[in-house]
Amino acid sequence: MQTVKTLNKGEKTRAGIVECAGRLFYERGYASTSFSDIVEASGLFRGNIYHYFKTKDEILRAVIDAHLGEYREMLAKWDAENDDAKIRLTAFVDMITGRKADLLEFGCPIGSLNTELAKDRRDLQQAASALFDLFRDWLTVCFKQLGKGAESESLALHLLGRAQGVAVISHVYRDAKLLRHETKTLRDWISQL
Amino acid sequence: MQTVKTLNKGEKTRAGIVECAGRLFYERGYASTSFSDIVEASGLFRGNIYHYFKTKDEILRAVIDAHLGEYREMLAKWDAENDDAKIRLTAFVDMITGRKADLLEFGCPIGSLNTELAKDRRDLQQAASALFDLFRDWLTVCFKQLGKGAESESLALHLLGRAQGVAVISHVYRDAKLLRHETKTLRDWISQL
DNA sequence: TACATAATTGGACAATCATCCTATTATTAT
DNA sequence: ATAATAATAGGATGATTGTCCAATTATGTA
Repeated sequence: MQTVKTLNKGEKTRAGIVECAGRLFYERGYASTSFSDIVEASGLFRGNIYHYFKTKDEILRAVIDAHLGEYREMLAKWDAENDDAKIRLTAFVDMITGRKADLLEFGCPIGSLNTELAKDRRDLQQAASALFDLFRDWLTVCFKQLGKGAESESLALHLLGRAQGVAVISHVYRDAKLLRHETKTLRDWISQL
Repeated sequence: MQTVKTLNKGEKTRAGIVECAGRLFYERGYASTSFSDIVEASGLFRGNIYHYFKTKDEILRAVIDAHLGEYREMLAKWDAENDDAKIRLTAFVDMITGRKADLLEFGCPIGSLNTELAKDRRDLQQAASALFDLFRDWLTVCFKQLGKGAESESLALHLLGRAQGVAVISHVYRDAKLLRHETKTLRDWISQL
């Protein structure tokens, strides 16, 4: 049963809106991205977009869902590729260096979104925090596999926080060397667990 | 020569605007705070505010300057109170737990501002990054005093990043226990330097 | 006290915002 | 092929945005 790529016209348009809006939200922030920005960037008409989404908030929710799907797929791939938990944790850190350019210019796509929404859109932030949950739970499993038992979730949140710190500080200073140095520190921390 | 508290009427109004706007920018974010919000919260008239500041951006710059002054004062006090660099580093971490309530609800006042501005207001972010510079330089002196030599700035940025990570993750989950646990980890890291 | 400057008042401004509406045209299932 | 539904087109809406301005009142100095 091959349902993939059986997108009819409407579904393709919808996916295009989500992708387009997702990029804008990441690069400019949610509040600073206007509906007109999405209209312009997508090449569609206002009415057409409103046929798929009743509000701008609804677009963001679709964007979050799409990212959830992508990240789930990525984590599943990492799980399939490596049994060793330490190597899987290293893959997590390698993701940071792998997305270096975007991280330096726009910050962490998950962290910056949550930080923005937590200020005055707590309803939306709740949806966005699912992205953090996804990584937290996956990291927890890794630490459990390393025999960390009850403190596994705590370690997962610690690593998540460390990654956020690296992202924020590298982003603020737009400093690639700093990002490389800090990720090396993270890899060292993992290797001596 | 006691110039403190020799604020005439206009200077008091100006300071009131800065304080009011600063609180709003922190609690709601810069983009999400409208000029009307500042008008309403300050109890002044639009025109009066524009008598002191030509643009909303200019208000933010004044807010940043005010914060720079406050933090400089705080760091000078820490320097005066303790010769031991380790104790001074601990004071830095204690600041996090001391501002727990605000950190959990609104995030780090420096980090969240920089993160927001870095997206699409790089001109303003450059001004806001001076707040990071202030702490980075002060921390660097602490590490130098601990004999860390050339890697002192690197360690300062590391600690700054760790603090940001703690702030982001605690803010996202609004988890006081997590904040306490992570700051303890930071204190342990300092004590075994 | 008188005069110059500073501060306040309160409304007006065009631009942009998210959202909604009615036609018209494509697509899909029968 | 046809009827029902989905998708597209494009303008209109009122609310909110940041900024500006002229008139009035208060303040500080000579």
